[in-house]
Amino acid sequence: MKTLTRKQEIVATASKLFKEKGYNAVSMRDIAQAMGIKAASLYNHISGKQEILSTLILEVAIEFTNGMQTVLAEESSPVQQIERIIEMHIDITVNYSEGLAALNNDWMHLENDELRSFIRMREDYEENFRQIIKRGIAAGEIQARQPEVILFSILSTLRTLYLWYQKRGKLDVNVLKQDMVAVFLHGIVNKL
Amino acid sequence: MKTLTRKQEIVATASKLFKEKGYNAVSMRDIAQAMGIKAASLYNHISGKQEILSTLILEVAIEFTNGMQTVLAEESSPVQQIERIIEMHIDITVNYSEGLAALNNDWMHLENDELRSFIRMREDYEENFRQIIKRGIAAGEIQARQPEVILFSILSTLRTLYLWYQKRGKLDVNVLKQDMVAVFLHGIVNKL
DNA sequence: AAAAGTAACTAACAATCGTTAGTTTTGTAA
DNA sequence: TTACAAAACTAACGATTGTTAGTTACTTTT
Repeated sequence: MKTLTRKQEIVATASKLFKEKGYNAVSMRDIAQAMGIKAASLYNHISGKQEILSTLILEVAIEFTNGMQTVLAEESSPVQQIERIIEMHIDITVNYSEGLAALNNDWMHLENDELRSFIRMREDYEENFRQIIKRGIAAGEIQARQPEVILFSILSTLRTLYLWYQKRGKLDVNVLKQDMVAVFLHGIVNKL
Repeated sequence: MKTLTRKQEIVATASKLFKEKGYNAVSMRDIAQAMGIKAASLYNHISGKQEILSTLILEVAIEFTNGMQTVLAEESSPVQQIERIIEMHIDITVNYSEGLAALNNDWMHLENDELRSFIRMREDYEENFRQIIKRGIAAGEIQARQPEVILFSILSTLRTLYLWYQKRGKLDVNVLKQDMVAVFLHGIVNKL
């Protein structure tokens, strides 16, 4: 276990508070108190509240972007790629569950370049996913429904997984991956 | 079109702002300005910012609770009930898209009785849904996976539908219902 | 015409916000 | 032991927050 820098400790502490109450409802004094220091002391390690948020969000966003590139580079079939994306999402969720809350709920409080950069990464990610689905439909591997509905169903489930994973935390990660892939690929109805 | 009371206008205006920036990032002065009046004037119609939030959220929460009761009362098969729940969710999303943002993202800023009451309604709703799934599995209608995974997959998709519905708003509601039911019941993979 | 009610206004409040300046303590290296 | 840097502290700033008090203008009811 690598020892964290003080900045990393601040970001980690803040992310837990952001997850519970949201970026705007957490004050610098709240963050400082959770670390047992005063608010002004935080500024020895970070430039401001904004930096905490952007560090947190962009770290996770880059993780997703890299994950998608890895999956695309494998050049397997569309259905296999979707399987891999689901598994990747679950892995990232387990490792970055606090950051995911900020990424989902507080990204709009980013500013300027960081906001633009985040939106860009998100759009690219969705577009890559959409293309995989469209290739699957064109190849006859995937049912010919609205690609947008398929994309949205899978993605919104994966994006809010962080809310459930710890609440029902007893679920084994591999069972989760297995069942979630099965639900989306084959549905829930028992075939005769 | 029924004419709105002034309080309803305030809640409607606020809900649009809450959707974009979140409860805590919207000030009473923001809400007032959006209505072309001063912040203090809002207090002629509402008791405070909290009342705006709780009015907004509880209205939609009751809608869901009633919808679930209607579906349960029909006593159709578990799979048919799940179909109906998906359709109900889509209908509510179309009619209350701003309120849904607050319900999903800002419910934790409710206080006291209203917070407790909301959590209770949400737990009951999830438990009812979970029981339907379990009955479906017991009856052999639904595949024997972790009920929690099935519940979560469907519910998180439905809960974040409000984010997508207007962005890709060109989608017909009936096509949406049809494709979304198909995705969850039968999956996305083409069977041979 | 008088009275009551509705809904806006101005002005200000105490509290809290993110942040800065300047100072003191703490730990490490020479 | 001295010197230096890291990281904490106190105190305060200007801005903004939700809210209250008191007042004014317009409309409806008596």
